[in-house]
Amino acid sequence: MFGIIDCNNFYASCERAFNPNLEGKPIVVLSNNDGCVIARSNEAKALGIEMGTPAFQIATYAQSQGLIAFSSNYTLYGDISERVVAAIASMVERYEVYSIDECFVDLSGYEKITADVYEYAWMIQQRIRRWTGIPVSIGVAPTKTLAKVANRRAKKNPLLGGIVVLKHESEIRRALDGFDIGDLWGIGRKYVNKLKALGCEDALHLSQQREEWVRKIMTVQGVRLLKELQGFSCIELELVPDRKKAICCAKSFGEYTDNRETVSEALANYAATCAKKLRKEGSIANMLTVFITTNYYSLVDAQYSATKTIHLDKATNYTPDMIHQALKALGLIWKDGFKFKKVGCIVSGLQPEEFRQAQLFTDIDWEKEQAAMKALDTVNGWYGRDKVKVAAQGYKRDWKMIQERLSPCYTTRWKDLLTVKCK
DNA sequence: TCTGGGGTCCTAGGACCC
DNA sequence: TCTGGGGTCCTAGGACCC
Repeated sequence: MFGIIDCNNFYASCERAFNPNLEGKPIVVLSNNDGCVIARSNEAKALGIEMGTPAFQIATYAQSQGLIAFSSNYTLYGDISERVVAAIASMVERYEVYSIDECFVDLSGYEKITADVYEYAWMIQQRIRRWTGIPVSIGVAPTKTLAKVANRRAKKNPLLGGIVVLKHESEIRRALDGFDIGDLWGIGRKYVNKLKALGCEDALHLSQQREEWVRKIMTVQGVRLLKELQGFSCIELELVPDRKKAICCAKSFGEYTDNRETVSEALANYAATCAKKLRKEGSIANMLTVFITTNYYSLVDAQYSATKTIHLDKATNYTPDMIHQALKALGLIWKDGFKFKKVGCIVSGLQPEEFRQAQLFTDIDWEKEQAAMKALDTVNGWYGRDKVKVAAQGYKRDWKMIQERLSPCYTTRWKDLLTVKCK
């Protein structure tokens, strides 16, 4: 049996866990630059606030509805996520961290502890709540896809206590009957349109289609989905996370800009971040892509966006090289006179650093570079991010994002630790 | 009339996920 | 005025190899 453990309204719940005053109140967490809503408490959902709603559209809700908004605090959410995983790992042997707020678990063998898999799921749920303050929903079923279906039911119906087990064929059938195909794992908007146009209305109906029919519309991934809905597990638990195949760092500017210096400085920082993430993965990149874009929502500004990929002479994760190449790529696509909204850097063609192709004449550089990067990462690890950096990364940060409602880093910064008063 | 068989690598585009 | 960021997988087509 597969279980999927999904944190309820995760970012909103993280904010709440450290600020009990927020209990029962409508809260939302905003995207970078405080742009749009990316998480909502149940109370905020009840106000009709949709995922992705632009922040300015709900600006008056603070006054009229008592809505409280937060800038996103990924340092906090990342740390809480790790704690949730630690709680899970203390209770199951095999698990797969699927996203920042979801974890698949293998629940086979629960019989040794409890008579009933529901009860075991309940124990996991309680422990996570007690250890982290985060409420979770758990769906259990014979396949990952069905576990997702079960989880959705658990979330939809508060009376179920946040846990749904789909074990017998009749239970699965009942769950799929009337289940919107758009809510299935692996079916997005395009497929919903296609399938509905062909008369496929709910998940039960889809699960009864012929394999060839599904393959024609949704290729082989659709066939896997079909099998999973029928109870044949096709998507295994991935216990060891794969090495990343690409790493991307890109952000919108707090204030749109036509200034090349500002854009270059931002890009240098994103390239440096890519290099740092590469080193953390133990990988090197063979290609680097830079893209810039204006604000495509604007009806009045002139629009321009461009992408440039550079194949590197030698695969690397050396920050100065990365920045140098990124700025070179930017130079090839830069155009004056446009108000840019976003710049970004993607490194791809990644390979493990240990399989690096040595250079015939200049290979001595590699060891020097790695030593320098090790020193850089160590110093910054001790004294804080970017304490030591490349000059091109600048210090003005004119391009920084807007985060007006940022909560403290309760668990990762000494001065942000909560003080508890005892009476 | 008839013109082999079996592969790899790369890229762009489309779909999806959280 | 104001609309996020970071990923994965699959397919088709072109270019190339022996």
